[in-house]
Amino acid sequence: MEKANNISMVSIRRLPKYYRYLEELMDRDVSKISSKELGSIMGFTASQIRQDLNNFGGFGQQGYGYNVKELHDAIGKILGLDKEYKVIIIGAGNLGQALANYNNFGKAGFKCIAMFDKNPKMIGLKIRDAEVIDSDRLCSFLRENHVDIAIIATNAEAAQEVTQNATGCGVKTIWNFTNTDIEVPEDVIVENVHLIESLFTLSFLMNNR
Amino acid sequence: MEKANNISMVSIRRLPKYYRYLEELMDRDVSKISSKELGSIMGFTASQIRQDLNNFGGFGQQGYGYNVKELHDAIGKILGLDKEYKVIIIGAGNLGQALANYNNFGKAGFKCIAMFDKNPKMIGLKIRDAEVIDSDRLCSFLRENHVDIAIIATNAEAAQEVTQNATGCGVKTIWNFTNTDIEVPEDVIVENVHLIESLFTLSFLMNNR
DNA sequence: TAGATTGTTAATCGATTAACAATC
DNA sequence: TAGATTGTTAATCGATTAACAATC
Repeated sequence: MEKANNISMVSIRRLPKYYRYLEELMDRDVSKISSKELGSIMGFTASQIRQDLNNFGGFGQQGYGYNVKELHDAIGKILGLDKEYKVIIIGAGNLGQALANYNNFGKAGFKCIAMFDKNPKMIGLKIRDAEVIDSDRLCSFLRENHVDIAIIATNAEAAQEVTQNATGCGVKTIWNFTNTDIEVPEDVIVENVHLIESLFTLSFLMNNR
Repeated sequence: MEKANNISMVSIRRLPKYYRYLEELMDRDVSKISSKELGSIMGFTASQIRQDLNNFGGFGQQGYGYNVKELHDAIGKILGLDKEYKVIIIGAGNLGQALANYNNFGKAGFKCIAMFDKNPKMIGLKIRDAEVIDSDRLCSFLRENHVDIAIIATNAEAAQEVTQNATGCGVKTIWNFTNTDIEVPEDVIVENVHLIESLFTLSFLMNNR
């Protein structure tokens, strides 16, 4: 994936959606599909699908279309879903616990190995394979365990501080669920899930129907 | 907001972010700000900010900039945040419960008044003001109570069925947290939060750093 | 008034769609 | 081979940035 650098983010963000629809086609035992058919299912133009896929390689065959399983697996590999990842969750409140419990992430290879919270009442609580550990021990944990992704699920006020702790002790990838933007060193990747922005967008749309 | 129809979605989706940053400025007692300053804080160009805001009205004053509180309140109104909304959550699993517990939504005026689940063990459970009700009673509940938004937090398999139940009984606005796209009548608005797509995008980015 | 900054038009850039030669 | 559909180039569309007259 050396050439991945000049691929647009809009195109990258569509990849998981392709992956999801291809999975569904596999479940329905569909073995081949054309860009036209896939487009009509997903609501894209055939042209866009071919452009998107050709950012990552030539997966199709002229006159035939795309082999569903082959394309699915190729996209999975491009997304890095052929590997396993160790994940920690910082903030063991309702949302943190829900994420730890959410089976789909584990099935996709993202394993939560620990949670962190500063609330003494929480410490020791176990959710699936992950135990809640005192936030003070975050750094020592990171030194002793390989961690691929840190999920920030604290309140907005604590977000920047825990982010600094985590990145300072080696975390390079963050999935941010707090209602704020966090500042990170430039070699750290952040993906934001700003639920409140999604809700407010919905609110706008329902008021301007 | 009669003219809201031809405003681009990318611009609409930035509104909640403006609102968030303006709130922060208010908290820091900043009373005025120029598009240039706001841009440097938010990582936008001044030009884009002025273009975005002028989609919705002329909120600024030449030679001065924007009054923070005025602009904040105006955007809040545009987003519909000056009203209260009654919300139900369908699916009272971990995620549904976490959303019901999530204080920020309530503070912004989105009140969860009931949850629905088909698991008998869940029924009667109370989270804040919302009780878990048998899914079979969804339609009768909707007939007897005004509901603005239904959050779908079931598993992907149940998503389409509960969506049909909800829209069939009058729901016009859906916030979809399931790992699938749902089909709705064309007068129904859906906002998707596809967590797995966000995670897979992050996975791609960390593998193509 | 002079300086600052908006609102808005024009220019540029990027993303999507259309077209078509290549080829299975 | 003929038909179908890709990969890719060209054309269009939309979003962002730049520029500047209007004006507080």
